Amino acid sequence: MSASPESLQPLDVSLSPQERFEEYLQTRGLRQTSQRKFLIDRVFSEHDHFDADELIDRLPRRGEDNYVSPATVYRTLREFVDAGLLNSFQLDGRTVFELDYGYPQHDHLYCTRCRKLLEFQSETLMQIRDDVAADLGFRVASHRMIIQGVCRECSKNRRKKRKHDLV
Amino acid sequence: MSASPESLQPLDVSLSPQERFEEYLQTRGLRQTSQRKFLIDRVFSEHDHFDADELIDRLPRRGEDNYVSPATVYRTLREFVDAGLLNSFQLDGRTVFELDYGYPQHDHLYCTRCRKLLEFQSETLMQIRDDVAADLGFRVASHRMIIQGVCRECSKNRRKKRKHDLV
DNA sequence: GTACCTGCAAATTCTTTGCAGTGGG
DNA sequence: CCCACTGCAAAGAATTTGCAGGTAC
Repeated sequence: MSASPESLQPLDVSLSPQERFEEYLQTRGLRQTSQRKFLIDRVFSEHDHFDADELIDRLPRRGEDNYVSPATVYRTLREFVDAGLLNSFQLDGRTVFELDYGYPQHDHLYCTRCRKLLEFQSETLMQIRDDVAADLGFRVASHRMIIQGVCRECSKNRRKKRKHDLV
Repeated sequence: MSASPESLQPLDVSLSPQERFEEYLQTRGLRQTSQRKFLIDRVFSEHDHFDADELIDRLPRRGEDNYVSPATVYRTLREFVDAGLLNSFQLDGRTVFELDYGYPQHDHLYCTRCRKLLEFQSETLMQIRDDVAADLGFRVASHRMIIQGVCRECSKNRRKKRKHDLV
């Protein structure tokens, strides 16, 4: 019913994210630019959750090769979401992105101590979702569930001194 | 398992929200001010979801009786959440508040067409939540589930002209 | 060549904060 | 009377937008 984060494996997909995005651009008369190519490579080479700021921080600085301006990063992240490559959701007031294309549907546990996001999958959850929606005559497009609390590691280290005292 | 919004009835609580808040203030050495009294009355007289902006819009304007400045509204809403009177969550990038004290735990369906929030309750959902958390050694504090889609009314009116074309 | 794209800076939106004056207990 | 509270305006944080010049196609 539920799965540990390690078991969240990529799905088989016929097109790479890059190819999928090319297709998306072409069908809309948009262009393949060096910035878009660079960003899609970057984003799909790391499999973690991130927000716009974190991504920008890890990108080349102004003046360096492959610099992409913040405005373009924001614009491009939005396109990735439109294209179905990324998912985004709000957490703690920030917009968190995660890989969507090539990854199975899942939900999250959020540790309010270390701010880590764990993932889980549950068939039963989908079933409840659909039952509730059917009851109310609601047509489901998607859902988002986040369980908040404290992860195993943070529970263990409760009384120890922590390097990163985030909350 | 699930319930229509109409069936979400207030719980029996020994103290009124006002009394509960007084208690909260007293135990912390904080003060009962006219602004706080006015706001708690206002907020608990309407049982709907709202954000800070919407609330401010419905409040008396500068110069009128019972005017409360935006800064104070923001400060006070935060106190209400701390006091357990209100809940808040992020939706579409805005912070939505809802009554918590005196209301049962529930989750939401969000119509992306008319932006209405419906509520539902599910024991099974709580069970899944706890099972998943137990599996991962995660200590649950709370959770938030939002099902997104299109409500019954908006589905019916799909092709008709709508007065408020919000999306 | 055309129109889409990018970088830059300025504008927006939402929310928080510093400060001086007010008022609750 | 003290110190929390409020209103005001300014500051912040996160994102979006207008515009002039660059560049896919």
